[in-house]
Amino acid sequence: MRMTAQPVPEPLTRSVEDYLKAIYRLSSGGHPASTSQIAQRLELSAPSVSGMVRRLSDQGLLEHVPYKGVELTAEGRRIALRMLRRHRLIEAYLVAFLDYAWDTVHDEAERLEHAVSDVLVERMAHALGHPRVDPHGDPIPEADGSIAEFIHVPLCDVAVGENVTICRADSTDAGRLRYIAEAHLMPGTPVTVLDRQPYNGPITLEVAGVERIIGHEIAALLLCAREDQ
Amino acid sequence: MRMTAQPVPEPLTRSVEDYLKAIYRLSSGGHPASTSQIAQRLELSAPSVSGMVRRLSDQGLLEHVPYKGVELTAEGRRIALRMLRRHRLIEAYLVAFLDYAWDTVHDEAERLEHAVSDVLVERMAHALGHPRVDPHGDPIPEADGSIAEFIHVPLCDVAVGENVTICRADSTDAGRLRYIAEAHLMPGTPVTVLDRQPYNGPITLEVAGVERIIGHEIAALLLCAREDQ
DNA sequence: TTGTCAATTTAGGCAAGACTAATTATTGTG
DNA sequence: CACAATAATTAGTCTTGCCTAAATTGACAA
Repeated sequence: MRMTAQPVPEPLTRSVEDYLKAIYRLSSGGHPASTSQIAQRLELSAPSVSGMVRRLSDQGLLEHVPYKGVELTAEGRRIALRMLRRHRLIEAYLVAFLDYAWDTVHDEAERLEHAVSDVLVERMAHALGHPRVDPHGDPIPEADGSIAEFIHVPLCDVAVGENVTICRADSTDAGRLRYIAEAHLMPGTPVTVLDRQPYNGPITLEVAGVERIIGHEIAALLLCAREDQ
Repeated sequence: MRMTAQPVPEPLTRSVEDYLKAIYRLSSGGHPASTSQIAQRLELSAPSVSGMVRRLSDQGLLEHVPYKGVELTAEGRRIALRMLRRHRLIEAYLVAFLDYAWDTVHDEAERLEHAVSDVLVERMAHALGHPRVDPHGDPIPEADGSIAEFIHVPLCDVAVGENVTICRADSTDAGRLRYIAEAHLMPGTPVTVLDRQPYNGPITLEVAGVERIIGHEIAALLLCAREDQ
């Protein structure tokens, strides 16, 4: 007389964890994740994704509407958030204690997140003083599965004249992150938008009293909070 | 016009790393490792080991004489020592910085050793001040592949009346390690053998002024150095 | 020398997870 | 409405790494 999903805490493979994480991120915008989106993000072929989606669906970790897309079940989301917590805490730990730079932690965390135990993750969280965000400003899910939803505006959408604080750099690309750091645009930095050119044109900022011009692509990665809350 | 082994630094799987590590430890006593020994240590069936041995032999990581045993090649040994270095440094790091007890680090290290990068390992080594031994007293191979060979005597072989210092606890079993810790017989402890019963009988020690009796099995795990060098 | 037993290897299979090629749905457009 | 383009799925294969069952080898004792 079981209900829907069987409570089988089978050992998850690295692949399964990666799929769930990718689907969580892709479907966090409300829309279900498509096969090709998942394939692109994980750098796999579409048929590989189709196959895995069936297996995960059979295990009750996601719901699949053929030709439409996939969404995580509660159990799938729980696992995805656990991986996200691990990933972000590992990044924070490596930066804080092992001298990693914010543009190099991603790859290391990507491998470690599959290998650490819950005990180790919580020890790292404790050593860090239970931070709420990682070095890129991404919120760290709590151990209970809740996650803070900050309301941020991409810097490319901030009106001319507004004062905002950069809170988050939404990229895992080392080159872009290094560029952002060198431009002194890391999370925590207050900036004023002085000018915005149309058609995805450059944006002129005042950062720490200095004028600086950046492109639309980078500005879209910098998520900001308005000064006046 | 290549010589013997092709220099293929293919990505090693977790399994391969585990096999090489197991074979290194089994054959470190001079004798080649047998199929059944490897199978027992890795908790696999003998045919599985036969199959993997052939694959590793094809890759030039070990030499196999059918029905006789296996020995690592220079390349296989290099990889095994790299894994051993990782494992022992991770153990040392977890104990020193993340509040792990010496009886619980093994399993965590067993997973992490396959996931850490060389950079991370060296950062941990640096944070630890480049220790020569791990929390169990096992020597940590250097990054160049050399490993210290300490001359130790099992406590069960120490003559009555001798003063020795316990240097190493040769077990990965949490229960035994906890017992050893509770008996105050951790590495670094000086002890005097007061009595030895024959036929693998109990051994009476003086530890920090207190008399203590332990069994032969535990005494065999405690590797000691003689006081007089 | 031969028989027996244990250790080992071979034979044959299975599951996960990837791929390419071929097929089927969906969707947007004329 | 029909048709082409695109997206997704099915079909079939491959590799890794494990398994059990069956054959083989080696070693030791009678």
